[in-house]
Order: sequence, then structure tokens, then C-alpha cells
Amino acid sequence: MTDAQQLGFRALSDPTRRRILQLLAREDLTIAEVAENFQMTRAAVKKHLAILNEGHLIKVETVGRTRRNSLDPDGLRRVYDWFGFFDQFWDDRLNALKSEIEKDVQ
Amino acid sequence: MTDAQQLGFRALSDPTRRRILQLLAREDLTIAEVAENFQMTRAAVKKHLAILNEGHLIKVETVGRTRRNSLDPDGLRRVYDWFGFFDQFWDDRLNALKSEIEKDVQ
DNA sequence: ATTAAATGAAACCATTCGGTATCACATGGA
DNA sequence: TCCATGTGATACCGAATGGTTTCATTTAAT
Repeated sequence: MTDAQQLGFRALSDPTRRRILQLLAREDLTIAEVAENFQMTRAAVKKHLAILNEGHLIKVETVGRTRRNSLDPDGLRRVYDWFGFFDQFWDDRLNALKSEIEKDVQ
Repeated sequence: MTDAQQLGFRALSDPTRRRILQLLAREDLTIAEVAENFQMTRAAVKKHLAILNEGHLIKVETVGRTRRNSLDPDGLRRVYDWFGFFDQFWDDRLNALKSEIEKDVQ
């Protein structure tokens, strides 16, 4: 258990962590830079980053004495794909997309 | 805080609750019927259903002495849509979907 | 009217969670 | 070398979480 998808969903369950992902969508950031956007301590932010990393939603690259955090699109995709199970329940959106594409094809 | 989206993400963070949603995707179920699929007590399952309801991921209809639980596609979509923020990061999937549909069309 | 069935609800418990404070370690620059 | 900067890591705390047990309430059926 505690498979990758579960760790991903767990990581997304906290609003701070979701906001961090949105920050990282704009640019890669060090821990300190991420922490500037919140009122909590750097240690708390680091914990959030660790959980995001466990869920494979971000990647970390050590550069000298800093650590650059960046989005991991593949991990995000793995969670996102879970919703595909329910495609039948929001046909309206899929159909809208489909007719858009069909228009392109013709 | 504790907005609708947060309650949705919170509801999805537990694997039991995600499995319940998949069961309800096939058919509406009473609490007892949902509980048959798990080893935990009915009381525990009922708690999970309450959290799913708070996140607006399911709807509940009282029928006599039973309660029929059904999927709430709108609430599910509200969580799903959060991922739209990251569209730029998985263009490959959109393209894969597009070619799948194009194959259907031809 | 009784009784069984389906659910509601509360008390309780161990664990996890989100946060803090604190200290140690590593690295770059004067 | 010395020191400031950026990070790692641990102990600790209150609150939330996921589960149980137990009992009350409502409804269907005999």
C-alpha cells in the first residue's frame, strides 16, 4: 500500500502544498524562496516539500548549498489520471473537447 | 478556508474513500451495501461517506429507512478542474487524447 | 403491537498531521 | 580562516484522522 498514487493524493490534500505547486509552476524555487510566500517557518515549508517529493509531485536538484525545487509533471499526471475512471460522468466536457477536435480534423 | 475544493481534496486523500467513489460509479449503494465491500465496521464506512458528502463528491437520498448514496459528478469535476492550472505541463497527454479521438473519427 | 433491519450518534483510542523551536552541518565569500 | 547563509534533522505539541464499541432512533413487516 502507500503506493505512488496514494502518496500523490495525500500530498495534494493540504492547501499549502497545492499553493506551492502553483508557485513552482511559474518558476523553480529554493526552499527559502518558497518559504518567503508563507508565514510559517522554513522548517514547516521544508516538511511540505518533503511530502510533495514523496508523492513525486516535485523534483529536487542540489546546487551548491541550495536546493532547487521544480514541478514533476509525470507525478502530477499520475494523480490526474485517476479521474479518468469517471469519464462517463462528465461526458459534456469530453464531448465539447471532442467536437472541437473533430472540427479541426474536418 | 475549508472551501469546497479543499473539502474535495481532503475527501480524496483516503484510499477507502476513493474506492467507494469507484463503487458508486457502477451503481448507487446504501451504507450497508458499501460496507459489504470493506472489512471495517459500518460505522467507519458511514464516516467516510459523511466526509465524501462534505466534499460534495456524493449525494445522499433517503428512501424509507435506507440512504442511497450516489456519485456527485459536479463536485468531482470541481476537484478535477484544479489540475487545469497545470495544462502547460502535460501537453503530451492532451495530444495523445487528441490522436485517440482522431482515430475514432476516421 | 412487536420485532428486526437500517441508520444516527456519541465516546473513546492510537496514530498521523501541521506546526514550532532548536541545534548541527555544509558551502561560498571576504 | 572565519563567518554568514542555506539546509538537514530531531524533539516536541495540540489538533485532526481513522478506526472501534455501544446505544438510540426510525421504519418495514409480521
